Amino acid sequence: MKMTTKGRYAVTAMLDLALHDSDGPVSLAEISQRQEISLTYLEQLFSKLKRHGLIESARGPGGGYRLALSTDDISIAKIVFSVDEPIDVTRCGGQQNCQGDERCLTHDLWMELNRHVSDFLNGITLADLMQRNNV
Amino acid sequence: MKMTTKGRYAVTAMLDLALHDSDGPVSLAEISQRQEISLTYLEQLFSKLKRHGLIESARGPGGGYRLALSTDDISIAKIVFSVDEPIDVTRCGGQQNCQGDERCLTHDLWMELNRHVSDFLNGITLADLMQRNNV
DNA sequence: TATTTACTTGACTAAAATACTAGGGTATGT
DNA sequence: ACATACCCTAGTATTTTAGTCAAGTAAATA
Repeated sequence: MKMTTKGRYAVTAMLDLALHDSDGPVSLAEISQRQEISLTYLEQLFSKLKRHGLIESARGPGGGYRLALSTDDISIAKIVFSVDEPIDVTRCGGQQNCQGDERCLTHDLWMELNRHVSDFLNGITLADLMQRNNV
Repeated sequence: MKMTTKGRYAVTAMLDLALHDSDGPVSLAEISQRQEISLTYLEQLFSKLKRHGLIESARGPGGGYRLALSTDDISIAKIVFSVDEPIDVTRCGGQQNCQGDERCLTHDLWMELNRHVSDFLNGITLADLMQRNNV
């Protein structure tokens, strides 16, 4: 799991989209203005989000993006994974050059941490964030 | 919280140190060989670990590093924080330019995640890792 | 005291990743 | 037609990471 500002931007943008989804397609220009994220950067992010099936697009005037799933089904983890492809946190991809118990041991530790973070982000959905917003 | 290979190297090296601590001071040259980490890179890491009070050093022949605390008192979090200074995961350091509820909301989310990871790494000590090693 | 070992410090650098920007498209509604 | 808004590929500036180099200082031992 990788946590960068890219992932954070993506979550912010998706939350913005969710909050305005009921008004019909939301254009990136709107999101760009509201969230102060560069338009062309948003395009990159939304391209990936679409490829992962989280959103659908409509071209032409009046077009924009809409959520492809219910806000209950869009976890933060899904969003982050879509834009920040996960990479190996361990030195030895599989097992190969783990030489000495120490390395394999810390290996397990990082794997555990990874799962921990994933679980946490999997347990929070856009719907959750929206609800917190209203309280 | 930042998770890089630097932090992982530090944990591996500290675990190596812990496992050989009973034999008297451990030189970086030994750790470098056993763990295949560049000596000069280890010097950087151990300089920070010392500054944070996790280890103590002895110069001269037969010198090296020793743990300054019991393995029960050295959490993984302490090690990682020593070499990878934490940075703001949020856009607005404190509160200032949080404009719109969305931003503050994701802000809270990242703070929560941060605390989560910290708690996890705080809950695991070198002693724990050593024990797992023996099982 | 000479010598060797090993820590100490700071500046420097190559490579990778990140966070963008530029500049073309292509589909679609009016 | 024409404007809107998505789509896509490159490129690039900046930052971070990982690691090197060089010139020390302190301490033990012969």
